[in-house]
Amino acid sequence: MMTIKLILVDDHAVVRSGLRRLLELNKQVEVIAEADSGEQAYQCYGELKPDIVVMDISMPGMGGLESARRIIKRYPTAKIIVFSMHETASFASQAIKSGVKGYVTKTGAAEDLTRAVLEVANGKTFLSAEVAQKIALETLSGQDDPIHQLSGREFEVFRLLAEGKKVEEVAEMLKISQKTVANYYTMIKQKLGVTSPIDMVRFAIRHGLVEG
Amino acid sequence: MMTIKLILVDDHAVVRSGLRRLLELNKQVEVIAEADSGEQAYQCYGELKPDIVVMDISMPGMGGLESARRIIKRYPTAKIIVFSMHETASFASQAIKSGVKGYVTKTGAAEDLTRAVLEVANGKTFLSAEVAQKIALETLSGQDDPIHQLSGREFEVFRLLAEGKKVEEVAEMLKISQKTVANYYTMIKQKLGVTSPIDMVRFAIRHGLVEG
DNA sequence: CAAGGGTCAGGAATTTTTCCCATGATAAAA
DNA sequence: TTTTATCATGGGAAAAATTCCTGACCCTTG
Repeated sequence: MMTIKLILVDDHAVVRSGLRRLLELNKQVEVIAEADSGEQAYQCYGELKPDIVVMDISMPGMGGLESARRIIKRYPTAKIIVFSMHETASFASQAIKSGVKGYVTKTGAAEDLTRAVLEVANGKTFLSAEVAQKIALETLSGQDDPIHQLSGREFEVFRLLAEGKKVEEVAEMLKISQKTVANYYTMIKQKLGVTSPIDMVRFAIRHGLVEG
Repeated sequence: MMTIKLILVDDHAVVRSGLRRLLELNKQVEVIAEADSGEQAYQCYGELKPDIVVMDISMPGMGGLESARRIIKRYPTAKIIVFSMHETASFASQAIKSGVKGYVTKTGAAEDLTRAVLEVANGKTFLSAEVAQKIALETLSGQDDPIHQLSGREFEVFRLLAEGKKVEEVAEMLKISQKTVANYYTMIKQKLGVTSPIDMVRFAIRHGLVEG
């Protein structure tokens, strides 16, 4: 059986070490590189072509989701597992929508991550039990949360704006024009049915996208 | 000994009944009228000149703080006790700054309200233990919370905006021009050191002025 | 391949926000 | 009692943000 080669992306060195140790408990898994930013992860991917990328979703700079999206765009067969502190359905479903193959919460069981790696390496998709349950519940209860109407890009912009980033900053982070961000902004407010930036933040907080 | 005549202001009829019963357990206290809005309270005050006004701070329309401020402006000797769900130092200190004589939290002990009425009728000031403690702590720990730099009016506008009200609505509720509200808005952001409406809401939420 | 959706962005009209200023009112201080 | 300061209130004009419309360029899907 081949070993699974993966790269680890997280901005905290200590966390990376911990994860590496955790993952390498399994002899099939080999961490062939670490990256501390989305940008570096992208570059790394091109050079090493690992089987799996495990990456933290919340990182300074462009952030995990955006970074994942870029890698996938360039290398459509990339298998990315997102490792996140967010246990909300919104986040997970957005991640999956971006083409990510696994979503593991930090609060979940330690073995989840390893299991995710194994499953995803096998061509499957893995979701932490916590979020799977939430998504299932939302679906069953017919909660047609307007947040699901947002496209991937819209969601990204939404998240950053709700975090307190200014239009200008978002534009810079995403390397698109302020004009585009402003246009997304309008779209988002429309889709979400909010009229003021203030309502938008409240919306984001209620949905657990940002902390109060 | 004279009886203490007071009027009760709360938008919920049931709550008013409960409070009335509670207050009238004390034979010195007589509830001579009830009002269900700030506007009505103002009118009522002029007609009856009660010794004390007990009023809920969160009411639709102009709200308790604004209403209290108006009564005090017109009748500077008015003794108003604010009855509030907010246990934050910000709220209490703003209320006191408005000239209110007592601040009682809804979560406090039932006797607090009666005690407040007695104390205030006697020319003293009453603060619920909960908020008194918080204010004391903040003061001691030298937390110079920028919220204290806001003037009474600014605070009121801030609260409404953070609640999701639009500039236009705030203007209408406070019966001042949109222009003035806009100017306050700018001032508030400056004093609070926030640059976007988004940061403003987050600020408000962190300080317990509005719920997440 | 055509159609539809997502991403990106420019232009122009509109609205908001900002900044500066001025008026009373009131309260504190000299 | 003047003076000074602070607050509440808004006008005007410039600057910035938002909206609405439009078009381009991918993709993917039927």
